[in-house]
Amino acid sequence: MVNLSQESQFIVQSTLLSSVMTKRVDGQLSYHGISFTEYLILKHLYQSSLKTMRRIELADSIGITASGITRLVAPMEKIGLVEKESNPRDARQSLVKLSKAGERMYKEASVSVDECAQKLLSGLSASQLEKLMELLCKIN
Amino acid sequence: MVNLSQESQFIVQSTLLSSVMTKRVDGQLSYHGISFTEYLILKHLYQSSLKTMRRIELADSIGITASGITRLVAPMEKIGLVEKESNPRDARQSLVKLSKAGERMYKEASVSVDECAQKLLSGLSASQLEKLMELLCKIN
DNA sequence: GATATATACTTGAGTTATCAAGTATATATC
DNA sequence: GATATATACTTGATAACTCAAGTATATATC
Repeated sequence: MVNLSQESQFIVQSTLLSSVMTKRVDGQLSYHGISFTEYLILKHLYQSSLKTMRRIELADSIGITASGITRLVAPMEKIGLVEKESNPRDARQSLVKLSKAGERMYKEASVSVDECAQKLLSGLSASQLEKLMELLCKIN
Repeated sequence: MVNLSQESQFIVQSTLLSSVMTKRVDGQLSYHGISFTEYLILKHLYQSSLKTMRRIELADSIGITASGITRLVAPMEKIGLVEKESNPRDARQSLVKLSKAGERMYKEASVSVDECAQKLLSGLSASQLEKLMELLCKIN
């Protein structure tokens, strides 16, 4: 017999849960023409001070590699959701800036994400959700 | 200003968390020569009544498609972690059975997963973890 | 008992990431 | 101020999925 620790069970469970949730949200976002990952990019840009971030920062904030960002952001530039900017102080950097269209898209998409999230988490009360978030934040 | 609901924030946060966790576990499991997804296959087979499951069942339990299972299980068969069986009652089915080697692998890998999970969740007390699992199970 | 429909896969093509290696620029050291 | 090293990417090859379509078998209906 193998007895998995509570910790292992949490990892297995939360992995499955997050896979289910992102698939559902992804499905909703497809009506807007973006993926969940692209939504996350828009979100982090929107929340950043100048609506502008470095590619590495962006990569870390959504948990992918710099390489992933390059390939993800290219089509977003092409359809005008973000714009490329350079940093005069550091020629290595290639900044990503949220465009007006990108901001509009973020706001519209957020409505769908919210709606979808409400449904997915309808099994929890407001206080339970708050407790859950609190515990989640304690993990590293 | 966009004010995301607590629900949306949970989805974003838990997605990032689970991506971090699975990457860490995946890294540990690579020493055993398997991926986290392969580990999940072994786990579900081990926990099933006859250490045998249908491919569709397996797919659902780990949150991937039937197609994904086909491609995932093939190399596991090749290295002898699982065996192919047929169901005399239904010729469409192709059952997946955990082999002795697969069971051994599962037990060894579980030690690593547990170790890794402990570290990842060291920020939580036992009772906090219990509460967290309880809330997680309420979702869906 | 033929026909329609549903189920259980498999396969080809495409997507989205990864890693390793390469390029360009910045910084630190002697 | 040349040299080594670190940082910020980009690119080619690869991995791990997905979806849509195909095949084979089972079940339900008339």
